[in-house]
Amino acid sequence: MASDSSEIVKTDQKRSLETKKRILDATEQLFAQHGFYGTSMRDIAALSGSRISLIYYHFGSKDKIFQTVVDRRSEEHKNHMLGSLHNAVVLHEDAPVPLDILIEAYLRPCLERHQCHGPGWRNYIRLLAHLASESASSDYQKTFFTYDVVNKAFLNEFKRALPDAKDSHIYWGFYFLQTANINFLLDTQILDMQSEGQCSASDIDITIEQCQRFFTRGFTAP
Amino acid sequence: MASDSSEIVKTDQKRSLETKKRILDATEQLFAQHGFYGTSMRDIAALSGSRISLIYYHFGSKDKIFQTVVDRRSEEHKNHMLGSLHNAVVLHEDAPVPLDILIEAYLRPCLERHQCHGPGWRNYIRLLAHLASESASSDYQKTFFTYDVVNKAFLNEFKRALPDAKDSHIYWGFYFLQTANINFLLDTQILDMQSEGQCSASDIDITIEQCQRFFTRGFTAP
DNA sequence: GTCTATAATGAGATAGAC
DNA sequence: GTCTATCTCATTATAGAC
Repeated sequence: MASDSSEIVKTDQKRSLETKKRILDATEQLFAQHGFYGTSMRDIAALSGSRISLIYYHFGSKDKIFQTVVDRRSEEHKNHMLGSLHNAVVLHEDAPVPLDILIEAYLRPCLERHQCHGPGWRNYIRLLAHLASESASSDYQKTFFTYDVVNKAFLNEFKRALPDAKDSHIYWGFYFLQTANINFLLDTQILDMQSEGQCSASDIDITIEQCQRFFTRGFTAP
Repeated sequence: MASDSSEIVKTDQKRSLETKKRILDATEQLFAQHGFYGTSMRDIAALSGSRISLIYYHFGSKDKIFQTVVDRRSEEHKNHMLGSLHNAVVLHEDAPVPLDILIEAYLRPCLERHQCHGPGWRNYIRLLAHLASESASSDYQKTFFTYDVVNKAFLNEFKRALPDAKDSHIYWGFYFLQTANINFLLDTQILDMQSEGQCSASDIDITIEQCQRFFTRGFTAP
């Protein structure tokens, strides 16, 4: 009897987890495509193949499911980026990391998660980029603060790589790098359209190469 | 009689125009702050001090009022940017315009409209920047194509300024400049926060100076 | 041109059966 | 944990009086 009951619980828990995952995946996709206000609980229910009441049972409210979607992958992505930086640092035995390596260490984890880890990650990264583009007055932006530690770590390495540069120049340079990165992750197609197909930010290696070429020069400007 | 009637018409037309302007201003502000889906006709009616039915009378639907808001200022802003470029060109007597002048000619009209021409223009520019950040799949992005001619004209001047550079490098460089500009106009505060107040994109002259320093170097990268 | 009133639908959220 | 049914309120949009 005890084992029966516990097995039923296990099955239910498993089913529950699968349901929650389906709901979160659908929410993630819809928020990435249409934003918070452009997505209704009915849309989520339809895409996830469940009922509205079930979503409320599992998550409580629209705000909470949004938070859950954002929080679900943040630790992994954060650690991925910190790991990327760490690898570059240990590879250079604690000497300052060259600028082009630093730029790649910053961009590659984002671009790869965006393009190579399936639709779930792609939607999550696009959602993050969307949040980063909101003005500071938005309530959502506090969500973005999770990645503060990542940016601080990279800023620190940029300072080590450029010991003679003014701090302000490093802040501006890193800011320019981030604005480009955010735009990559939003899939805006600005570059593709203006170059009439000659250039595209959809090839990761080319994108990183162009950033290295352009931004190492910018960072070393007097 | 005839003059009476025509004066009444005039008065009504004037009142109508004022009402329309009040409604458009309110819509512009709300769309810039909360986006299309985050803004309701009720919000617009409340902020403009009119009735919902009046908005429908003047504009027909939410989609149409959005279009009207976007179209209202586009010609003027477009001509302002083209004029800025034209001034730089004639000032150099049709010789290639130096890179830093070109960068300023691109940024200054946007930044000034954003900061110095009142809340209406500020909201409009923020709205544009928001549209530019939407992914290409969005229906709204076609609105942004109005400014294609501006970008083409600037790209052309960049090519003249850098006769030895590959076309692809020019496209990438101009793209990087645009991603920075878009982020300025969105008021994201990323730079202010990461630099802990040491740097800010809210000072136009400093912003242009930093862009000139950084991007002229980037553009001339081999 | 502007108002009141209301239709028609969609939204977020909950109750209670199974 | 999942379902049906429903509540309450906000939403877009229209009809008709003045």
